[in-house]
Amino acid sequence: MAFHNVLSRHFYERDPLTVTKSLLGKLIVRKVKRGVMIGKIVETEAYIAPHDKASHAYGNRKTERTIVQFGERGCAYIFKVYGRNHCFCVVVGPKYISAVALIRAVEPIEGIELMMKNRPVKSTFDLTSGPSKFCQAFKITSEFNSADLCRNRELYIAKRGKNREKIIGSIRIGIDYAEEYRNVPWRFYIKDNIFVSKG
DNA sequence: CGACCGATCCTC
DNA sequence: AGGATCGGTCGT
Repeated sequence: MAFHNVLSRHFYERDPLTVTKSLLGKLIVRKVKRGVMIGKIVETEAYIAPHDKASHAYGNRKTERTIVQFGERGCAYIFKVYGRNHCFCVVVGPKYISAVALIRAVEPIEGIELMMKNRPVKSTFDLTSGPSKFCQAFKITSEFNSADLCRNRELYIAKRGKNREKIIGSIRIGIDYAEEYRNVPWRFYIKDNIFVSKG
């Protein structure tokens, strides 16, 4: 997937939920020395500050970790959970709010051998079917935190043909503490795609 | 500076 | 169903 197909700043600067949904079917491209890995995004979630209690930037909380969410749209927000697992988000929405789209799962398209090397598993169904599984397979770590996905050549998101698959909205995973935001349908996935996380 | 806990994954 | 595992965050 050539770099000229990369998603523009304008794409990310629209309404956060629209962007989070629109990312489904797009291609994540990860170039490494040994080759290229490409995955089709099949599952996403939106986190929208300041009101969303599941957002790290809830109440417009600005810390060293969350500061990226207040910057340029289209930049990567990468954080660690449970000490070892990385999660990959993109900063989205209009500039006056801080919101991100979390990439929860992708379908392996190209460079499956490279992914398998980074994350040795028996079945390809287990390769990228979760936010941290996908980061492991694609070698996405904190080194890319704040990277501009509109300019970076080693990690970017590109468009492809029209998406005709059906999109399902549901509640987000792993945020039971979010009180009244616990049940908002801000998780989106491609219907019947086997690479969607089991949650 | 100590305590708490998590936008997950893996192995029972 | 439960443990791993460690840095971000916040209260003292």
